[in-house]
Amino acid sequence: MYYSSLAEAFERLERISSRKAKISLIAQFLRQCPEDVVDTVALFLANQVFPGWDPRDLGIGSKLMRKVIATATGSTDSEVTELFKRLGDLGLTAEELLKRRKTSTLLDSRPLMVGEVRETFEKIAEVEGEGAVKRKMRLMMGLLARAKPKEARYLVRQALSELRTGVRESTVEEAIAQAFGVSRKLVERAHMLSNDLGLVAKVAMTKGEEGLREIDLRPMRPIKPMLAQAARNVKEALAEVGGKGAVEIKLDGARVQVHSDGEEVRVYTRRIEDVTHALPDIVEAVKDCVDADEFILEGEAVAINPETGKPRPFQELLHRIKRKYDIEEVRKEIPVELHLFDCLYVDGESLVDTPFRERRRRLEEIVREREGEVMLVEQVITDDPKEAAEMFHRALEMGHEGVMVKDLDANYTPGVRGKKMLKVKPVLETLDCVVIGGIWGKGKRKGLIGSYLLAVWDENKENLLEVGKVGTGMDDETLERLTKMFEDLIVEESGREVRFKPEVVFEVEFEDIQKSPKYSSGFALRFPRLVRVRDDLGPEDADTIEKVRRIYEEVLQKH
DNA sequence: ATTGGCTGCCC
DNA sequence: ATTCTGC
DNA sequence: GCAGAATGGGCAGCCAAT
Repeated sequence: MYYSSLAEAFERLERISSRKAKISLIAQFLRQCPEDVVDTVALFLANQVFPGWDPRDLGIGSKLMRKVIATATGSTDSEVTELFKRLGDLGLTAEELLKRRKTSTLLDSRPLMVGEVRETFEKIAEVEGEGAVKRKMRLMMGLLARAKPKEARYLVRQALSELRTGVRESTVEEAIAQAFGVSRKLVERAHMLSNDLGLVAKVAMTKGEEGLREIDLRPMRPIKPMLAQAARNVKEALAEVGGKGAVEIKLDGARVQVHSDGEEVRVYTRRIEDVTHALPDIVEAVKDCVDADEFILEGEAVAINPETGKPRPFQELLHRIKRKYDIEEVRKEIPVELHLFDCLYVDGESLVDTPFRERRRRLEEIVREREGEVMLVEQVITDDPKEAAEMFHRALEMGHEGVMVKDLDANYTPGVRGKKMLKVKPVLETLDCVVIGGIWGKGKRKGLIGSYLLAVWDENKENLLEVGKVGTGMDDETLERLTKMFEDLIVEESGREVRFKPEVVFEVEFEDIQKSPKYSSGFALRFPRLVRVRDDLGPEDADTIEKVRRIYEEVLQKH
């Protein structure tokens, strides 16, 4: 199949806004797709380069891509950056520069095939060692050399996983069902269990429902975790799950899935990265403490201070989670505990369709807790909002993030963010920050300032100290208004970055304050969002570093 | 041998 | 992670 | 309410530059 056909489809999808129309277009496209590339095409349409279970990635980000585009089109770095700022999209930038490319540039006129693109992406993902960056660039440039401008737009976007067609996995799932006349539920199920949309498309095409039914859960094949939805408070959360539910402490760690096939234990993260080697403490403990051969368990890996038993800041867990070297040394300083909360598979039996109540029971049955190593997440089953609220407050006092509220009758739905699992977190104080800079946005934020650099005053209110950036919490109208407002305050501009005269104050909400190696205050806000623009305040009224420090100390008490 | 930019992935 | 928006 | 697309901080690893 010609890549140009796919590019054509991408472009149509980009123009259509109706989801139904997108689905039928994709369905039609998949139906006429040759069998040998239908898997690749399905993946590509869903803005993926490799299946969900495949840990490979291209290792090309926006900076490298700019160089690739510059070299491939004979442009300068600043031309590319300038055009990117204006178009808000590196794909469009490549397309535009290719159109302008002098005809004298050497062109390879063989048309690009979808299969070749896939193979080249594989090669890009696999190069490593000295000269790897150059080789990645050369491979990507090879694709662009053969691409027509429109193809270049999508090759670049695909490589960056920024397709911007308004299509992702679940849209493609529906399209697969429609294309091959199979049930949507079966497609969803096959996808969630195989974590391979390409495989699902191919099986649906070649073997139909019968084939899809054969795809099943098995150890060592990690699946996407079920996701929680935010609730405002425990009372609302409890009501959402039908008045009665399981209330569990929400720990600030990394979500892990622990698999065993009877011989080996492996640990996977939420994005299906294999972190077995980084967490030998978990592997050893699980081998000792779980009375089953084959299993898939889920829990939170948390860094604990061995002296106080209190949870440590999330940043410390990051020292452990993807470490490849000096693991034993760091392990002593920052031990990791596993707190289990779900059980998806035990000795040949899949539990994804079993209610949570029963899954928890099975978990309790097979796990022998060992203090400081493997524990079950603390759980209270209640229909009393007061009891739930007590649990919430106790969790906060202990230095945890909040609570999860779970529907006891719910089955396990991988990759779905729904009402079967709700998270409740407290809202911290807000901070009034002076806006001192910004960054031009991309995609749907092209031509707008997409995020704003924030600062607070030092003790003497003389100097402004950076505390982070904010790029969410503003609606489209505010975004427009702010850009217009700040355009008059620009004092300096380089690339996509802008500096403003310090005049405007943002009230910003956040979950936490962390030590920062990057910002001049030495602190940074975690999960900042704009609450409102303080039109009523002048820059001199903004908060000072003392307030930041005070909040940081308060949080620190708990660790 | 060390530093620093970039990338991807934890949240 | 949080948030907003079109369907 | 779902699905998609904007956007946040910080860490380790990798590779290139010094």
